[in-house]
Amino acid sequence: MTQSPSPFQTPQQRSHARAAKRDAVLRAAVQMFNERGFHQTSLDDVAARLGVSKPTIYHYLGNKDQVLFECVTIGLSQLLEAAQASREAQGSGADRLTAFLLRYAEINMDDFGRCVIRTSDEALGAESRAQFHALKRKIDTAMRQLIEEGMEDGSIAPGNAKMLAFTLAGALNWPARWHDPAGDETPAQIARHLVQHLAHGFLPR
Amino acid sequence: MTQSPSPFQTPQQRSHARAAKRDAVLRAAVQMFNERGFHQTSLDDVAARLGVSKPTIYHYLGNKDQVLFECVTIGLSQLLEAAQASREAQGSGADRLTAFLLRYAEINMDDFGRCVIRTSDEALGAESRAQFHALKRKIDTAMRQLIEEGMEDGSIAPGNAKMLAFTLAGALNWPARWHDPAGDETPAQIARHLVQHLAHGFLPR
DNA sequence: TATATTTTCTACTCATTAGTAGATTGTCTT
DNA sequence: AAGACAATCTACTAATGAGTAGAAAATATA
Repeated sequence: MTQSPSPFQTPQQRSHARAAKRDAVLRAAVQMFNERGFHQTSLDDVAARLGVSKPTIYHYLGNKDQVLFECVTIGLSQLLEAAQASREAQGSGADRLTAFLLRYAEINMDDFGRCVIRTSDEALGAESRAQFHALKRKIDTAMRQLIEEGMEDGSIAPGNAKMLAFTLAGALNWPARWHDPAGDETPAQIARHLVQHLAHGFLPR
Repeated sequence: MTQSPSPFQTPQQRSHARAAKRDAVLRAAVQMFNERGFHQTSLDDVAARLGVSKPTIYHYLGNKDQVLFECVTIGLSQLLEAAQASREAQGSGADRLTAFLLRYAEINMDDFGRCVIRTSDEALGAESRAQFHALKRKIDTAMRQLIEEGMEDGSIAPGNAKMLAFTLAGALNWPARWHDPAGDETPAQIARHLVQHLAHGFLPR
């Protein structure tokens, strides 16, 4: 697989290495934000974890706001991708919604997804916040469309799609706050439980 | 009702006035924390909104951590009271759980309840955080007990009480993030919608 | 080989804000 | 009336942490 290990890099290798370093910064940052909170994490802290100095971070990213914004954007892209996939999938509305919800819940227990949920708008600067909102709205819209399609084909109980979307999103966002990645339940198991309860309700059938 | 309007206050009146001022500080603080976020709100800001200076706040409360801690404690007490009331109420487990959930959701759309949800542990100092956790655990325990009682009397579908509690709490906490007090839907209406969906699930019956 | 570019560092600046010192004024208590 | 106490102010201190200037080393290009 590996070529002759020349110390001289091709332009592709160099730009790849650069991207990898940028990613490493974001990965380290998002983990620390999730652990200790955005405001409790200085860029000096992040740099220290990577064994570099703060200006190195500024070499790859413009400022702290941008670091956070990139992190949430990665998380939101994952969610959007999942929404897209479910919109295009086969099956009844309920089936497609369920598949989406499972994936949605799992992403919210992952590094970048957790950051999306734990980040409140006020932490971001004005422009970042606007884009953050726009992306979140897209995901909400996609979820509502899945719900409405399910209501139309009769696989989802008729009702208020907007309120149902908030109910589902809230329940599936919450693990970002309480789930311990080191715990014994896997994200997939938790996701199944939550979706199960949301699908069937707590009243006996 | 009002006595002769003497400018001289009784000791009761004085300590009452003091408590009222302390409450006013907390009320102003919690609203600003909810609007702009804890870290984006300085005690100078809070003082300015009240038309006083920062040392006045320190005259009533020890430090910023304590201000936040008092705010979340008020919210958590309201939740705890609601839990207590439902534990002692009449009716099936499902009825009592439903009543609790409605109240729980409404509190989370109120000033202090919103603050409870929006406050992440990392914002609090070590001791405050421990007490914060302890109180939240109490509420979680109460919710699980209601669920288990309902499962025992058959009014709630059998299943994993812990996961159900997380599902319910998540869905009902979330409005603290999106609900606009100036919007047209009242908290009571929203609460009813959410609980409706949680009780029945999204699959048709 | 000379020059430009990239990566990284050390050592700053500067703004914000939590928290305090100490004075001031008014109000009780004795 | 004298001394204590409460409430509030102005004017500080001190720490934190975002962001930058400018040098140094390595690497690439001409």
